[in-house]
Amino acid sequence: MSIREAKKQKNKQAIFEAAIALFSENGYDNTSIENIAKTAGVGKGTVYSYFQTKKDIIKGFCEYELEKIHQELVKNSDQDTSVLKQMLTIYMTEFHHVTQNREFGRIFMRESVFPSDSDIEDNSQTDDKYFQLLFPILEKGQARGELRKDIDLLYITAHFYSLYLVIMSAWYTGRITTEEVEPAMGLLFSQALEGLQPKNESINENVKNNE
Amino acid sequence: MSIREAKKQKNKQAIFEAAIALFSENGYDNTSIENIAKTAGVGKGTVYSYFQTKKDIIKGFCEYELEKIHQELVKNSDQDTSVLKQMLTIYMTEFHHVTQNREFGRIFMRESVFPSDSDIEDNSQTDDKYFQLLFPILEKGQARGELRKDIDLLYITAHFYSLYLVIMSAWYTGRITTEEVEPAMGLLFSQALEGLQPKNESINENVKNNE
DNA sequence: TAATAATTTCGACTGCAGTCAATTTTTCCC
DNA sequence: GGGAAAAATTGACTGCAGTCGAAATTATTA
Repeated sequence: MSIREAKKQKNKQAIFEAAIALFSENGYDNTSIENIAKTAGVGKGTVYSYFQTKKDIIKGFCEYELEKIHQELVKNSDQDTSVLKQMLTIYMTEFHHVTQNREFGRIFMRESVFPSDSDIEDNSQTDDKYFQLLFPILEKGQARGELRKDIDLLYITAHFYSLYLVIMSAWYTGRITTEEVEPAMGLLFSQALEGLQPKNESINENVKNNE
Repeated sequence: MSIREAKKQKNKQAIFEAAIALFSENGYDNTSIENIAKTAGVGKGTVYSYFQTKKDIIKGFCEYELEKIHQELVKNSDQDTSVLKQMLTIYMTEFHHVTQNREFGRIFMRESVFPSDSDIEDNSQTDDKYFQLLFPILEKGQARGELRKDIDLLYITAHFYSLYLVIMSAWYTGRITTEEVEPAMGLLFSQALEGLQPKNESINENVKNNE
């Protein structure tokens, strides 16, 4: 590695660490970029050569953390449990990490769920990692007959993710407490699987359509 | 009305109109509070006596617009159509208004879905208006046998709202285009009604459990 | 090695969100 | 009406995010 690259690596790391430490210590709003720069031992402009905005520092950190979680989950997932349980595990793990730092999570979610037009960059990479985690689980679920085969996996993902979002929103808005998150998520997930309409509603057609 | 109240009313209105006009004209970021104050014919401090932050101006505007839409919808709703169609109408109407000003909608959604801890004020009022709109529809749906009676209306609401959120997110992140919104929402809504698991999965138990 | 080119670092500078103490306007009461 | 209390208005001020051109560092070439 050239001197240049080594320095860049080191600088970025130093900025990251300084930023996370200061944010955790004093909160996002009470930490200035100049603070971060000084702590990291660089100039203010240098911070901006590594991160486009203040929010991007947190975004970068959260993406990194998320990646770690996902890798853990891929390794430790019990592929033979029900889809319901596996999905609950995944999203509760994510939630648990968010609770570790409510403020980081909020900024990250705001930016990734409703990004500015300017930073609609390449989500595809993050998306891919996500699908890499979920698709195998859902495919096996389909194979086991737990999930309908006529719904695209993308859509099934959307259903679970949407309920995760609404729960997170309920938590951030104070409509539910931390303890209520898991039972509420479990209930919503199972309702999504069962459907909102009565089951006997379309038994007749259904029985005909299936062998 | 006293002179004082009249002035307050007039000032607030003037600030609102100036703000919305300038935001629409030049965008949120390119409009300063001093701009707004000057256009409205008041001092900068006065703006802050009516709105706590710059975002609050847009938030107030969106809440007002939303209220109008909801009143319209309550009046014009066809209570005898299917729940699916009515929900689609409601959320597509909301979406349509968001598309009128993408930037306002983004700020509003960011703030209302993932609010700062400081402005978790009284959501209950806005919530109430929402439920006033949705509950009658869902109750009739239950009565007609379109919706399960064993799920709390709050949860049913959560299901539809969550899918609305995920669609909005997909739109803001550029994963789907404006034209794709309606079909995608329709599909997700009907899947939520039918359930993600195969229908014949639990017919036997189900038939037993119902008379 | 020396001279030049490419890249990175830097902090002074700009512009704006939000604050606050001083001032003006309105209300209240005699 | 007049004078005091209450409420609203104001703009100078503070602090910080983000910019930018100049200076320093590293790479390249001869």
